[in-house]
Amino acid sequence: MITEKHQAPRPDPQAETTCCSPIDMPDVASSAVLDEVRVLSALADPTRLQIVTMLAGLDEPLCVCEIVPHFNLGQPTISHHLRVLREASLVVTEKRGLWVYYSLNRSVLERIVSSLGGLLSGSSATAILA
Amino acid sequence: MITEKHQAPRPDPQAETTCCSPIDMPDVASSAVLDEVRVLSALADPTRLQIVTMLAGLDEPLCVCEIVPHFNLGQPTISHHLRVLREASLVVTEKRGLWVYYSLNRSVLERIVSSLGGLLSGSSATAILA
DNA sequence: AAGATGTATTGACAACCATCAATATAGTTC
DNA sequence: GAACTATATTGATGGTTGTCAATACATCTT
Repeated sequence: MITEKHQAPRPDPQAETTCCSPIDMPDVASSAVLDEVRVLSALADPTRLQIVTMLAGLDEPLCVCEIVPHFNLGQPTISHHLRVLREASLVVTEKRGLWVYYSLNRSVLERIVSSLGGLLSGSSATAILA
Repeated sequence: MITEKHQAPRPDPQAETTCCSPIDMPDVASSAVLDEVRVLSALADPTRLQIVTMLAGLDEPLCVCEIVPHFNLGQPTISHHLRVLREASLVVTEKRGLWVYYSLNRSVLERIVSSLGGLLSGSSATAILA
C-alpha cells in the first residue's frame, strides 16, 4: 500500500520524485581505507583471530612451535597465517637462535579499534581513542 | 652466532632444549569467534567499509540509490555488498515504497569494537566497553 | 492493465585464499 | 662438515569472493 507520495525519498523535506541527489562523501579506496582493510582482512580469519587473541592474552612473545600445536593445521599453514599478520603489521617477530618469537603490535590493533570506535561517536571517521 | 644455548626458548627460566610445551588456550573456531569473523569479513572490503562509514557519519538511513552513485560499481554489485553487511547484521533495512533504506546497526559495531578493544587491556577476550 | 522505476537475484568468470605435501633455508649440535 | 631442528617458501588444488550483464521482482504512476 503506502499511498502518500512514497513517504519522502529522503528525510529532507524537498520532496523530489526522481530520487538520488548525490551526497558529498569521502573518497572511495583512499589509502587510509585500504590500510584499514588490510588489517581487518588479517583479522577476518578464525585461525588468525585466535592467534592474535593468544598473543594479546599472554602479553609475552610466543614461538611458532608453541602456536602450531593449538590448531589442527600444518606448520606451513600457520606460517602462512603468521605472514599475513606480519604483513598487516599486526605482529612483530624476533628471532632467537632457531626459534622465531611473535608478539602483538598493539599500536596497530589500537588504531583499528579507535578507527572503528570513531565511527560510533565521531561525526566522521576520526580517531576517538588514539 | 648466538653461542649461549639459544637464549631461552621461552621466557620461563626452566631452560628446556626440546621446545614446545603446549599452553592452555581458548578453543579454536568457537561460534563466538566465527561470529566475530563474519563481522570482520564484512568490514574487510573497501566498498563495504566505505558504506559503513557513510551510514555512521550521516546517522540517517540512506537509500540504495543514494549509495550507488558514490562508487564506480554497478547497482547489483552494491546490492551484493549490502547483502553481506545485512547478513553480518551490521546494517538494517527499511522499505519505503519503491525505496529501500539502509541504516547502521550500531550495537553490532559496538560489539566488535569492544571485543577487539578487550584484547588490548583485558587479560582475555572479555568486553571492555559494552 | 501497462509502463516505468528501484532493488534483488542469477549465472558466469577471473582473482584471490586457505590448505597441504614437498622442499628450501637458517641455525644448532655433534 | 654432517646430522638435526625450527621456520619459511613453493607449487598445486578446491573453495570463496568481487564483479558484471541479464533478468526477475516489487511498487508506483498513468
